[in-house]
Amino acid sequence: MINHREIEKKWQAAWEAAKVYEMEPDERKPLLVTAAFPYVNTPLHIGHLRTYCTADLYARYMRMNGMNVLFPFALHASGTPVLAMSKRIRSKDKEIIENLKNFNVPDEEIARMEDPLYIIKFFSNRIEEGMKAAGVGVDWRRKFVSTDPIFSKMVEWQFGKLKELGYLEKGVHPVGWCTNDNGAVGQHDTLHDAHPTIDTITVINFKDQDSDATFPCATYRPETIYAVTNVFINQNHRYVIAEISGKRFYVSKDAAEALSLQLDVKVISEVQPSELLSKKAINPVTKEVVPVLPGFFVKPDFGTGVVMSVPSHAPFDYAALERLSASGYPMPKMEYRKIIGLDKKDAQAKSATAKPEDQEQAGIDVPSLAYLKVLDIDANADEDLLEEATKLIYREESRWGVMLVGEHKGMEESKARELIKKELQERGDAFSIYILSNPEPIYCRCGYRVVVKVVDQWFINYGNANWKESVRSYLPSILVYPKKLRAALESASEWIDLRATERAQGLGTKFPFDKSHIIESLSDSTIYPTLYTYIHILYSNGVKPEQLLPQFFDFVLLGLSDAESVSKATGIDTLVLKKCRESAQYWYQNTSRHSGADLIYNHYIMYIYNHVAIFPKDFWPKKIIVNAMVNYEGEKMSKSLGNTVPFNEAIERFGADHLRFIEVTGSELDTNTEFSQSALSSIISKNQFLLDAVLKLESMESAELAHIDYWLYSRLNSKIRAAKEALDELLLRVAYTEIYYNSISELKWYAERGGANLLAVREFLDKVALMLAPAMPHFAEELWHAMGNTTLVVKEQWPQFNEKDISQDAEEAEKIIKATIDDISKAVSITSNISSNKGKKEKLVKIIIADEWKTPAYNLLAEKKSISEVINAQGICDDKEKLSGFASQFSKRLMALEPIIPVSAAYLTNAFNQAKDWIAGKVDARVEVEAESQSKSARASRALPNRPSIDVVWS
RNA sequence: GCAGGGGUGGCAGAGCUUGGCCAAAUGCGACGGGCUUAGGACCCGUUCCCUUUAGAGGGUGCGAGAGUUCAAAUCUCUCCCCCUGCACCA
Repeated sequence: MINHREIEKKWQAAWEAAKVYEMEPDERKPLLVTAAFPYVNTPLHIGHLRTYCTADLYARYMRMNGMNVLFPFALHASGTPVLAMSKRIRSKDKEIIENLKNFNVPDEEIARMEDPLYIIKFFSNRIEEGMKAAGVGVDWRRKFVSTDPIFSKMVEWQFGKLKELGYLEKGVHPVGWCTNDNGAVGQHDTLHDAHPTIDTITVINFKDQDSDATFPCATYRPETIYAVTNVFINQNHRYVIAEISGKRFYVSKDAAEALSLQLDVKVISEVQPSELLSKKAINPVTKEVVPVLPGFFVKPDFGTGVVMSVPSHAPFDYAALERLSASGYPMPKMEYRKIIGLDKKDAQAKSATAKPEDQEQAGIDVPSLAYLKVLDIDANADEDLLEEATKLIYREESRWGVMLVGEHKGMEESKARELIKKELQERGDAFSIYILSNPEPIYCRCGYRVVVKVVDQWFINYGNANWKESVRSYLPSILVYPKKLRAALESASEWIDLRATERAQGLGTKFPFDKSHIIESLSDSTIYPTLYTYIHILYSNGVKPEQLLPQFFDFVLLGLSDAESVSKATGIDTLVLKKCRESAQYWYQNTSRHSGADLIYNHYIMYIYNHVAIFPKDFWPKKIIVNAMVNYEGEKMSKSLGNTVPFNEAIERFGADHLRFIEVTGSELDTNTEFSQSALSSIISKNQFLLDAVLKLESMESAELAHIDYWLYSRLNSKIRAAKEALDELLLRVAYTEIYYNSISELKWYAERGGANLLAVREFLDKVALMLAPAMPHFAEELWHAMGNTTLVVKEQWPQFNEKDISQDAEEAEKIIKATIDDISKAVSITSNISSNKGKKEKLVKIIIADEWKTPAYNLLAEKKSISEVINAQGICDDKEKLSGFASQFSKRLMALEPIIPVSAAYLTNAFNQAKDWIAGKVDARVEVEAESQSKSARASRALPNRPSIDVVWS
């Protein structure tokens, strides 16, 4: 049995001694491979390992291809989690302490974690140990943490640049807000982790006919303004007159309170609902004067507490009016005007639940009534059902609706909605407010209802047109893997707009323009890969953080000014400055960035934007590589499921190479990998097979090459070519299926076929070991040395394939031989049932190889799909009778014929002759190989190209 | 709702760009056989249904429906469903 830990430690020590991962600029082409740094509040689990080992595989592969590849590593600690964790430890939170104990954190360490800095120290060390145990080839001299002072200096410089460029803006932003805590509320701060979703909603001003006050009607569908019959308020709640930005409005008391967090609201006085009900309001578009009526469903804490009534298209409005009318409320005359129709001609409309033609047939001209009927309810239905009808009509009219009236007659409703909203707002007849659109109210953990507050904020304006355009035009130059991710990246980079960039709490870099706040923890982690290129030079020369003035970064990263003057300003030695600059320029010209799929929509977009904003073009991102997750025994791993496997522990149990290999090459980048015990034992036994194969070399000798040896050489060289093609496209699974799984089955097949040529097997194993090195570095090293090599395999070059060793004849012939075995056994079983053969035991199998001319004849048939054309073709076969006999057998499946790979009949015959004894053993018969033209067998003419005819002769 | 990605055999997962070697690679599982003291190791075969005494034929089939085509898992349209993101969360 292989002792994987022993092997791993042995080679890790050898690599460290040889400093194989400590890279400095040289004459080779550079590549800087970086992976998104991990957060330091927990140990890493085997899910993280996939990203880091994918990056490691890529780094090792490119290194073997002659590049100077640097793979550094750092850690992320900014933001609130570490702070929150130390707080929980201070308050002796049982859950967190239990968690830490599960990660084998000793009690005394847990106690020290009351200090957040200790958490960072502890886990960053754990993570480094884990990465080393996994054999990830990192240049550890360059390690840093995002809370280090040097890091902060860089981020301050970055934000100075963004400000200079005009990309930093002060503005307002709606957030979920708790009036009790007086703070912003995210998903983690709410009861049951409900996510507060903030929507904007349009408020249309209906002026009071008799005063200067206004009824602000909140609506999702401003385009229905053409069908408004009245205004609704809820007479059972309190209303006030409030001054909003200097104008007077009637709003519910609750709404006035909520809106005061968004707008400048001053409550003037309370007003009785009955008074409001006596008023008339003016539709700002149609100028119609409409009454104010009591609406049972109007929620005083939603929007403004005032809504406009559109009975023809809103089931609630319809129901309220019908009920009022039925209750004997004095109703003015009103018309339920249908202003939106479903396009009948459009095939889409057929899918609507309330079909236009059905409505017509039933003589219903009120869509909301039609939708009530669809649900088999009427105006007196439960609110739940009315809600359902509302959703249905909203959805279907938004999708297929067309405006029937107004300026935008004939336009799709969804387009008209935006247009009308914009027009109303421009005329001052409407404004927008923010609301929480969750169906249920959201509560803060403290118990208070969450509301929307508009807060003052610094933003990075990713919506800046010039900036966006630069990104848009550069994006196609970035290589993205997996390729289908490009679409997501493009749409996300179009969509990103204002991004709030400072927070009141957390660890990290102080926001330079408001030192009481810190920089938001994704915004501080966009250009940090540059730091890897020179930070070890700062460390080794004792440069102090306070020496890192903006001039330093201007010089090192942008090439501004000169070393002498920067040295004067900062006190840093000119040689050190020059070295930093050279290092940055060398490494950053070619980068590859790796991460899990979760970072596409945030980190990658900000990463690209910030590089484009700050650096000259040669520093812009070159390559982005994203991997999916890891499942453990069929289940998604997540903290909430509690089934994460810490990787220090996993390496101990499963072996670093085994884990790496399964995670990284077990599936392509875009699919989740399955880590399971069965996959593990399969790898273990296959590795054992390879090591055993090396041992067996001792009993082999070199000999003249036979067909099966040519076959092995050919397979090896095609394999090298195929693997390189796949790896260059990051098709890791394709590549390693070829390198590993296929190689093993080929070696087995080779042995099965009696192959035992020392030269051939040696070369095969040597090159397989080389190609395994990026994926299973420790095992590859072991294999490499077992073969008698004395160099380190991880420093070797990727093998070259030999075009002339790739033999179509050999590979095809072997496939044919394999398939022929099947044909023979079928033929034997069928012929043994023929009555004249009953009782006979001895058999002679004749393998009849088709004449050479049949191959071009067949391929011409496949190409032309015409029998006559082939028969009349010159130079294929002079015996037209034979040719037509051959061609006409394909008449039925002519269309399905595809060209075959030609194998010379001579080679095939020779290969079969060499395989004859082996075949005889397999099928328990005497075997003869003969050419079709020489054969006297009645079945001879049935030989097909690449498919010999089989004649079983019983005696 | 918006944006992006998907839906393939018992399962996982290729194929879809460039329609036809596709009843659909590969792996796992299951079944039968071999090798073995034994086996979770290895080797061979079978694994949608029907017919077939020579390498075959027919049917059904790739979320649902419609269309284009001599021909559709693959192209077009519609619908349904799933995953991810939607920003104070790293």
